[in-house]
Amino acid sequence: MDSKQKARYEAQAGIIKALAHPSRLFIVEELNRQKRCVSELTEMIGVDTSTVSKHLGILKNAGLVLHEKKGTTVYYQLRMPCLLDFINCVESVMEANALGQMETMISCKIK
Amino acid sequence: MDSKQKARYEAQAGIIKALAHPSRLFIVEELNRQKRCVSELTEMIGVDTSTVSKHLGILKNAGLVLHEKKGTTVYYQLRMPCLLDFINCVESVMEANALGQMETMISCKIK
DNA sequence: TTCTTATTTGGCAATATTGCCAAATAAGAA
DNA sequence: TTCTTATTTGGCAATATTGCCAAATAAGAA
Repeated sequence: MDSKQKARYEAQAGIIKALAHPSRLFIVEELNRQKRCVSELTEMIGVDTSTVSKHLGILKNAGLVLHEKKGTTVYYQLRMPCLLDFINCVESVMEANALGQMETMISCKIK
Repeated sequence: MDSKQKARYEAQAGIIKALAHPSRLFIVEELNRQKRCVSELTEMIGVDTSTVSKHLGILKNAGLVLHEKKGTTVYYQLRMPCLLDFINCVESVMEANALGQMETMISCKIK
């Protein structure tokens, strides 16, 4: 793997890492529904405001969300709606995993 | 967020975390092209065999790859091809980021 | 059986991520 | 100006991830 390729995979991994957290996935899904400010998201998630702010910072830094300020309130929105197709794919992995486990269980019972 | 929802986001994040590493992204793309054994991937990536084996273990554990043994060699393959659509989405985020930076630069020059 | 080759596992140090608290900043209201 | 409300930043301890080396395991060959 040459260094250009390596840099590309590192950049991709950076973006994916930004998604790889339960609260941030929740934020992405919620922001797909509508714009939300930090305190709204904080209440929904149920962790410290500073923690939510940092999660939003990570998403912003990865280029996944946009923000706009209205008074003291900051509204965030999803930048790339294609992210949801991706989450659907993750869901199908989860389904396939569950099915696989089911099959294993059943074939054990039969034997 | 109730505990069921929370569990779902944690499961999703678990799968995404499995993808969130440069070497593992390379592996996923390469396995989409063809089945590969550990030593082939090791040579392509250029890290210790044990490291590659652990990366494959992480992907296997997340249900992203399947494996079959032939003699002493273990061949891995991609389980969910939809993962590539997802990587395409990540690429479009990267493009959008690059475009955004370009715009910022240009608008600075104009002013 | 022993030898070889492929892979996995255990253990560890180096590094990265997380989530809290406290403090700083920002902007409108009084 | 001070007060309040919303958000971000700094710092830190707890936890998770990474990648190496060494050792273990697995299976065919001699």
